[in-house]
Amino acid sequence: MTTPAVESDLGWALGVVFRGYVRAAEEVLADLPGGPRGYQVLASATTGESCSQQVLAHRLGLDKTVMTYLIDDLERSGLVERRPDPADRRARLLSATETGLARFAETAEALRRVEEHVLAPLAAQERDLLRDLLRKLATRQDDGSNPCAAVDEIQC
Amino acid sequence: MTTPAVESDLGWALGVVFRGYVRAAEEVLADLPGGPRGYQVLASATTGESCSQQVLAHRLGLDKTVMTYLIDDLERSGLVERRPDPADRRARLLSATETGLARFAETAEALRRVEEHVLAPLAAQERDLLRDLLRKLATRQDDGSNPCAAVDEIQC
DNA sequence: TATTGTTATACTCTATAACTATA
DNA sequence: TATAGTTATAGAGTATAACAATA
Repeated sequence: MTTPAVESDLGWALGVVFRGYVRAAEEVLADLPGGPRGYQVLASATTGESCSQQVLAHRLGLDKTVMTYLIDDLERSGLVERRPDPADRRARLLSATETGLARFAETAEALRRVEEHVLAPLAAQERDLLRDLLRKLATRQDDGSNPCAAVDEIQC
Repeated sequence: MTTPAVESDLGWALGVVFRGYVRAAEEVLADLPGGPRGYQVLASATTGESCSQQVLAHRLGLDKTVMTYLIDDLERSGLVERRPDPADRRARLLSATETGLARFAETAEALRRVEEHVLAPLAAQERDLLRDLLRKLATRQDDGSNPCAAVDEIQC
């Protein structure tokens, strides 16, 4: 079989891997409100410093309205809570509850196994390499699509 | 600034990079029917051997109904054409027209520049490495999400 | 009877804009 | 006047199911 032209495409490979990851993650995160995206919100909320919803939305590549729905669901489940920011009472600071912290710990562990499963076709060394390269790229993109640059500017 | 928990997440990094790529690609592919996905269909159609729509849909991670719409648009623009498969007259073989081949050549070149732009934060060596790792992973995923395994089985 | 591709429908998801409250 | 977040609505995108042609 001749290699189809599309297989030399970075976008194609990225899409296949991304979809494969999301599918695998959705299975593990089926009972977590918001699925993979809910998990990312929860993960962000577990960090010591609280984040405004807008900063979070930008970092996770979400619309601010979607962020509202996601947090609504997580809050209803008692995993996170919104508090008004003393410094700017328009903004809400998001933080994980005790329950949320525990839930995050379990879920993070399960997700680590999912990641290993998704990366299984690669050798151990290659897996680490791919992780590093993707993280490096994700945290250094300098165009508008870069969440982290904005995060650094806006402060979190 | 402390690193948020989510930044150590493979899914987060994949998402940021994937969205960054899609956004950049959409700019270049704005006038191509179907955008990035239309491009992948066109790219697949330029390969010598024609593909059935179903095989194609699976490889590109699309629903078969979406594939119908995508090809409709590309065919209306005169870039690809459907012909009945002599071996199975239920199936249609997709191939690029002369115009489609030319259009693909231009677009592929533009897209190569987009890829380099997206990967710009990495060193040249790292860029090649990331491409190889992603391609390797994309062509070796063995669960149901793997388009290529199926392609090999079904034949293309 | 099963499968390819098409069509029509329904549903989900997302973005747009309008609104409240703060600044 | 501008911004954070919310809400309601409209729109795009997606999947579901029914259908025709062929195996």
